[in-house]
Amino acid sequence: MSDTPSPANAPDTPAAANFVRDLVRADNQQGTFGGRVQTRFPPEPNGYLHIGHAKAICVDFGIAEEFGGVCKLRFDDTNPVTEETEYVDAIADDVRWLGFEPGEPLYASDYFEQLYLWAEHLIITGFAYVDDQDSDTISVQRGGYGKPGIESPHRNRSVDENLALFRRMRSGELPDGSHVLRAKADMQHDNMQLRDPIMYRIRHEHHHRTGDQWVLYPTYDWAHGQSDAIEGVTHSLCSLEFDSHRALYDWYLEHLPLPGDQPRQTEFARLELTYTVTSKRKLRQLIDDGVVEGWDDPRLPTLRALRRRGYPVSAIRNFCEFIGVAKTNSRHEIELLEWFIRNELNRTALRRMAVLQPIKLVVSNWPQGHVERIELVNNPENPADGVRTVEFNGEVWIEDDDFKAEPPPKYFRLTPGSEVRLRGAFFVKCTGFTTDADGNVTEVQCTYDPATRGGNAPDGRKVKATIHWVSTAHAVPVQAALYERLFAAEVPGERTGDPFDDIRPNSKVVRAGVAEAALGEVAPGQVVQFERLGYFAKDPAGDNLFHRTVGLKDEWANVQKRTK
RNA sequence: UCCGGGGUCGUUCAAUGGUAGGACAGCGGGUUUUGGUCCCGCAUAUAGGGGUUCGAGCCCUCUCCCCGGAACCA
Repeated sequence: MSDTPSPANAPDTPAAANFVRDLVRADNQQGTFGGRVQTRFPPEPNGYLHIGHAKAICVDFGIAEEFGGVCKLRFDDTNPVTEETEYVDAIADDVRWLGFEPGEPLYASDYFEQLYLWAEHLIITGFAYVDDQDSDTISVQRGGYGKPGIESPHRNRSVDENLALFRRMRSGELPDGSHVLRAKADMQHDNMQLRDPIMYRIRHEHHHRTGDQWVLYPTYDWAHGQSDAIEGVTHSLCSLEFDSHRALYDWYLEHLPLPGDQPRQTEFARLELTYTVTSKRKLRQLIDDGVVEGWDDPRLPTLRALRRRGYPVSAIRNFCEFIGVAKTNSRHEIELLEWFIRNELNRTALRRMAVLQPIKLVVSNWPQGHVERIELVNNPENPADGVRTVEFNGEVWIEDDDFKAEPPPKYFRLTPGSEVRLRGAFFVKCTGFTTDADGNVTEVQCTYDPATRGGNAPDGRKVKATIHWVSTAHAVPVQAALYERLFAAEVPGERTGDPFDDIRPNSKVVRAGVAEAALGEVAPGQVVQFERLGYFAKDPAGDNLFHRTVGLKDEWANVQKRTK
């Protein structure tokens, strides 16, 4: 472990064993990179970061931090048609939100000139050539799995001819798709990546940073390892699908006069979650189709959405540390993430009472006009959070769910004749109820026991339920956005191939409710617990809109499920 | 079809030739002024065959299954 002080948001979960950590430690012991550790987080600026990136960020930055090295944010901006500046700032902002310092971002596009020079070097040393066949032809010549490729008729152009053509490619006089630069590797290789891969393509496109300076753009494979080498990266950590690219990563590096040590690529499994999609394309489609309201819609797994929804950074980081790093393709249950969220919020969130589906409860024997001031603890898990006062005047809103005229089995709450505790106030006993023309309960009548003030009976009698309430005379309005999972299937799209077939209708429901007066003091972005309902984050834009971060564990729901 | 990477409780991560363990989920119980939290307990796993070894989840071998790979995407 590093002996630098932990940042405020550092996980408190003990560092678990994982193979990347072991590998870096072994490198340090053997002096592979002179004890140096440098990693990078290399997103393409073509979308917002999501929970899957959070894991990558935690691994990339975390490993560097742990071994006293550095991790830099580098934008892999080699494809001008998909990338936008809009995302650059947002990505750096999200990294910072996670509690890591990305520093001044780096860009692969800053290395275009060096890359170009190295490409000429490969041409001169006989390891690259210009091909002017079309992409279909090249594709066919590549062969297939178990079938060797055949060499391009242009594979053995002279160095001079290659150089001249390559310079014309750069000059802009040649049209898109007419020529490519290819590595001269091995058309018979079992690994298709080594069958003379494309290094450069011509694109007359405006680049978000280099503008119209280039028409020649490097491919990912040609840019990535070289960028790592230029920056002095030692451990290039990436996801599993690049496994078969590693041979090419190494091939390029071995054929170049590098300024320092040759970086090494190591692959690990990306984070997948049940009931969630993380592909940028699908996320974008959800937005474009209007299924959700934007990149920060709390139903999305984007970091912007999770932030708005009230997910604490520390919980996200604890989760990422806890799940570890492995090479197994896996999909974690979203319940585990939610457990980390609750675990954190249970310790930190202040308790408040809010009623989201109000029905009126009237205490018939309450002294006319009398108001009791009742003290409630802000957080039973943290006495330092102190107390607050709520007022009680014998007429309150209670949750529709907390009264049943005909109780199901094991129902502990209010029913005709039953006695419950109004949190912090009194025991009340149900004496009757009123319904409207459709049979819906509109009002519940009770009597209270004055001896139970504060919620304890001097005679020692117990109640089986405590319910929350809001004084009708002191209520403030609250809007609560309740979110269910966006998808109804653990693996969206598994059934039909299209995740959109598994979209759950009504994944967002907004309720207009009431809350105790103290809710008005909650700051934008702050998360509080609505007692017995869940954790809710006040929308950053203010007003009185709250997003449900996550519900409380609901044993009653399990009971109902079991008795069904 | 060829190459590569994987396969341990329901899920996921450990165990690095020496008692298969944790967490979440589930189930049961206790505490409780949140059917929350907390506490205690229960059940469930080394894909299969052969081999090496005193001893194998781990090493060898064969088989099976899953994932990735033939963009001028990353």
